[in-house]
Amino acid sequence: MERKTRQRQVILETLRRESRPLNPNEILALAREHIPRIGIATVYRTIREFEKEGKIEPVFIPNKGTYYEIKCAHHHDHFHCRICQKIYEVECPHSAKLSEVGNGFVVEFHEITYHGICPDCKEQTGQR
Amino acid sequence: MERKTRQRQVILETLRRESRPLNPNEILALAREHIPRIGIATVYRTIREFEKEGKIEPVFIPNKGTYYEIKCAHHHDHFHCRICQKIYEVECPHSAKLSEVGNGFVVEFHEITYHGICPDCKEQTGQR
DNA sequence: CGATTAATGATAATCGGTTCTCAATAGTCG
DNA sequence: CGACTATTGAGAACCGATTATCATTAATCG
Repeated sequence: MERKTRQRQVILETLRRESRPLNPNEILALAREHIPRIGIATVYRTIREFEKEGKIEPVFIPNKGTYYEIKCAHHHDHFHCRICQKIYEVECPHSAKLSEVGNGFVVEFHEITYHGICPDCKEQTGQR
Repeated sequence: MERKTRQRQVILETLRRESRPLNPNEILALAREHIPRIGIATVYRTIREFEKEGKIEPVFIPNKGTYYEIKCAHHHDHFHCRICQKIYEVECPHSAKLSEVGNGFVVEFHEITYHGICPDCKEQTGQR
């Protein structure tokens, strides 16, 4: 039967605290701040479990791989910062309009990924 | 100096004829209809070359990998059919509106991937 | 507190995708 | 037509991501 381990607690806390999609390596690095000897296998195992339990869900970023975020009710899109490489959640202002592309295609859902510079990096690099 | 080989001709023809993004395995399979002994290494080599020459460009589909299409001037989006797994080009009706997400994020470009059923599969499966 | 056994950490194995190696093939040009 | 050499095909090698293995650790419960 399922046990409440420090590793699982820390991984879930990390995903909650960051409130942005994290990939397995990011989760590992952040979790190691609290459990230095945690291994990548535990991260993957815990991800699989949380996903099965419906606690988290995958986010597929084009050309970047799979990230995971706390399961969330409302539809939103994602933003990839080309400086720090972090993924952020952003609001989707067009969900209603994006259910049609015409020409006989049946749209069931869509994903939008924005690319650019995040607020933190904009400030730090002086770019605007 | 650069040589005009049958392999290169067939690969470019294939991408032109299909007029949808193809991944290396799809290119290989279609090219083999004309050159049965063509190998996957040649496909990858030719892709790299065509990309360098600006003839084709990559399309990154979330959770599906990298596809390639003939370089095209106007912005468009992509559609992934969950039945036949093909990727199609579709028009982007919102390009102007999608340059802003607010909150200090600087959007440089975006990608939209639609998922659903393509016209061919809709007809064949009787789904509507 | 123990005993039980689920979970972990380290590492090997696997997997798809892509690149490299090298002998054989085939464009190109004189 | 040759000679030259870029290109090819086949398979090995490589790569990052993910999973499996297994001895050790630690959560749970009587």
